Amino acid sequence: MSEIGQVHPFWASDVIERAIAGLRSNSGLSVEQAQRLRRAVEKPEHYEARASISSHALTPQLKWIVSGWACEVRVLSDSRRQIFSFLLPGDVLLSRPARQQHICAQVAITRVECADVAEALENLPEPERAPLWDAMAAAQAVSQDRKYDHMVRLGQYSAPRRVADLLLELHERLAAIGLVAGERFRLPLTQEHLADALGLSIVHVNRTLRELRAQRLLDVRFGCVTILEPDRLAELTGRALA
Amino acid sequence: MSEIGQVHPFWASDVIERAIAGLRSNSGLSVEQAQRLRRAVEKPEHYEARASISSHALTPQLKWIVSGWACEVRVLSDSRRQIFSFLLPGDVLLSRPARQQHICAQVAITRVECADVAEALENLPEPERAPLWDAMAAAQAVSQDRKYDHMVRLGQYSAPRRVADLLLELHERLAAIGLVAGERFRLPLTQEHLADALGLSIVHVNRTLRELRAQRLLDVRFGCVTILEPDRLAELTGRALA
DNA sequence: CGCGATTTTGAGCCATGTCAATCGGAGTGG
DNA sequence: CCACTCCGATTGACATGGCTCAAAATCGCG
Repeated sequence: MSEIGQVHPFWASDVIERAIAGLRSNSGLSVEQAQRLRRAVEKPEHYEARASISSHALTPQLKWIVSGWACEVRVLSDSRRQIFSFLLPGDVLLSRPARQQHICAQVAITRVECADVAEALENLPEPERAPLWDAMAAAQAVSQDRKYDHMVRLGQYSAPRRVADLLLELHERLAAIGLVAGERFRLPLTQEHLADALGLSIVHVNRTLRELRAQRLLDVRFGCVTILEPDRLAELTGRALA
Repeated sequence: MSEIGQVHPFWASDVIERAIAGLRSNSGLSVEQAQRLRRAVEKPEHYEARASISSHALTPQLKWIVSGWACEVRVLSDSRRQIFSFLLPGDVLLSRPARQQHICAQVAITRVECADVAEALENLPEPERAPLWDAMAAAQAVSQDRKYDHMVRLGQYSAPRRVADLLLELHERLAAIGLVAGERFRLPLTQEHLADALGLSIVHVNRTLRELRAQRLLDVRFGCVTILEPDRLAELTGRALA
């Protein structure tokens, strides 16, 4: 049941369904409205890994990730990076025409499919728009809330807790869209990504992962995370597990 | 020109004008609409220091700080705290009916006057509402953007840079509402507040302040901050000074 | 097979945390 | 006016978590 071969890939044919599931888990989107959305975003945009997603258009952009991973990141002048959040299928990618360009960039981590929702909304009949817009706003609000959690990680937690807590957040989010199989999920991040997100050095992320593995709490290897001891992890992170 | 007696107090009779100035500097609020707002908030609510401001009403709350300081904070189970942001006159205090109660609390640091804008908006004639709402939304957006800066502080900066950068942000915000006199401003925060915001221990905040003072960069004493060397501070923090 | 990217490991250092004590000012009651 | 208390600021001694530098091992890929 937990062979590596059993792990769901992070790209699959039913990605849109997963993204919709993600959206619905955060909002009151009805089945009919989901069906609308399904049709509205039939031709998603594609971005290659490392490509920047935010366009510099003057109008606000509203996109919706259908498959793949992206992140919000700022690159500092000394080339250090801070990753603010990871964006998964079903997440909303909102970019205001930044008053300053440098607040954060949105960058694809894997290949990403996303739908231009602003455009899709325009093509919808008026009464259909509001609920979809609400669903997007709700998804965005959840994403904002997660940033508070991330600030707590950065400001208050030790390295092992930071790493474990972030991985559990990702576990929870991926589970909601059906991308967890047998307490195991794909993690298309390098240790550098984790370091940039968690405010740790790459070397220390590596040691911390080794430590977590040695304690048989979780195992991160081969782009794959296995939750070994949900209970002890919940204790370490103070985070309730599903 | 820089006697302690010359420093503007953080409470004064023209606080509403300052708050409106802060709001106008971030949005296209017209003079007439500002006048509307002025009248709409003539009877502000009062909160004592340490009082919680967010009410647990089921409807979203939209308040607007007229005078005093507040903060967004989360208290962890081990009684550590993370302060997410400081809220100053002219800032918006938005609380959604949190799906989880624990995302963050909004707490007065000094005595705070604030206006219930949601209520005020209802009493306004329709055509007046939209611009005011937009102004509130713009203020909220600026506040969100600052949280990205704060995440960078927490994740990437050394203690001296964290402290200096935060104090410069406050300097900039206070200057915008006329609460800076001669590169000096009132700071109604204890070192514990700074520690909780910056993810440092109280002791280390104290040492860091001493270090910044020894280097004649800035001086924090008696609830009062003096910017001594704007240029070298700009160099340390990578933050442009007004 | 060779090369760049990533992971892993070791050694040593330094920034920051912890613990504990002291100090000073502001209030408060006698 | 003094003694007491409380809270915040300050300092010292010491421990340690996380960083840096450097090198090796491993992986993925052409």
